[in-house]
Amino acid sequence: MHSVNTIKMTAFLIMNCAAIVAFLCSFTFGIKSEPQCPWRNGLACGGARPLLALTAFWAALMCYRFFLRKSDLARAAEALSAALRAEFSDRHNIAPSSSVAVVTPGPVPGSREVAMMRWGLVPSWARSPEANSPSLANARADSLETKPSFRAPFRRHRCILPAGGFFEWESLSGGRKQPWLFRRTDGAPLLFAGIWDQWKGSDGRHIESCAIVTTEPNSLVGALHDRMPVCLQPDEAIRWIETAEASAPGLASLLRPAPDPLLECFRVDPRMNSVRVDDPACLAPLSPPEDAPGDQLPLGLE
DNA sequence: CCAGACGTTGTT
DNA sequence: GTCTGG
DNA sequence: CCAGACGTTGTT
DNA sequence: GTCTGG
Repeated sequence: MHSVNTIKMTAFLIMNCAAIVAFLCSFTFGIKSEPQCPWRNGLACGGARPLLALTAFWAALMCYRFFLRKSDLARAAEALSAALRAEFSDRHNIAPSSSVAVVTPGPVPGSREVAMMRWGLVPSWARSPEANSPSLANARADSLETKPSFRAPFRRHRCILPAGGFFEWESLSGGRKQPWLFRRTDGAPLLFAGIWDQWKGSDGRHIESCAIVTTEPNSLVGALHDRMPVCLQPDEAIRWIETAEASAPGLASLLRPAPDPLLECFRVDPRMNSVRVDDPACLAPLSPPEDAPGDQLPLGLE
């Protein structure tokens, strides 16, 4: 028997049919599932959205992969006056669920230190760390104040995730994925705004985890994706993690897209698409001159 | 009042 | 943890 | 994010 | 297709 798959597929088809019917109804009879969407036209908002939401042929895009070498971390720690209290190894291909270096306030006021945490926020009240699927690797800047998973960490547990740079993917024909590397043009490490939380299991397990705050993309990143990580300057980063809770709302001004000149990008070898590949070649510009740094993105910058 | 559910990301 | 439902 | 796996039975 | 693991 294929009962489970059959049921799932049937449910999928029924839901899609329902969405299509809803779409056609909204088109034909003016029925809308939402009364008002002043900033968009009613068709896209009322009818097309359920259809889109239930149609399984979309591509998802986000900041879900970055790299951090020892040299990047050392420079970041220096820029933030953060103490390095452990050994770190070069990482060229970091994915969610991995352990990552995070800068937080140290025990002495005004001091800062580097800790290791799981990338993928586990709310303190989660039943289990595994209940988090898909993992909360990113936190939208505009959700920090309101979403229960983010609110407490935003108020009390802000942090910085240093990175040498990050990756975004371009979908090519035939389902191929072309990775692009984004990094600072001046060679300095990026400082992602982050939040963290602490989870304690009844069995004594104790997990500190973190998420990267995202915002709208700047022009460069926007050519590939509709979100980008919040990238702070060192003084902003210190303000991000040191600001008192009561002033947290005043931090909103930091959560902006990076200035366009801050970043550059280039294609890298699709070999690094696999998270099992973690070597320096992940960061090398894809062969010949036409793909040298500064090459034009293929998608047009409007 | 308590019990119990709850979170997010993405959406060419 | 916070929020909702009963 | 992408890659890669993905089935079942039994369970005081 | 959907879900998990990294």
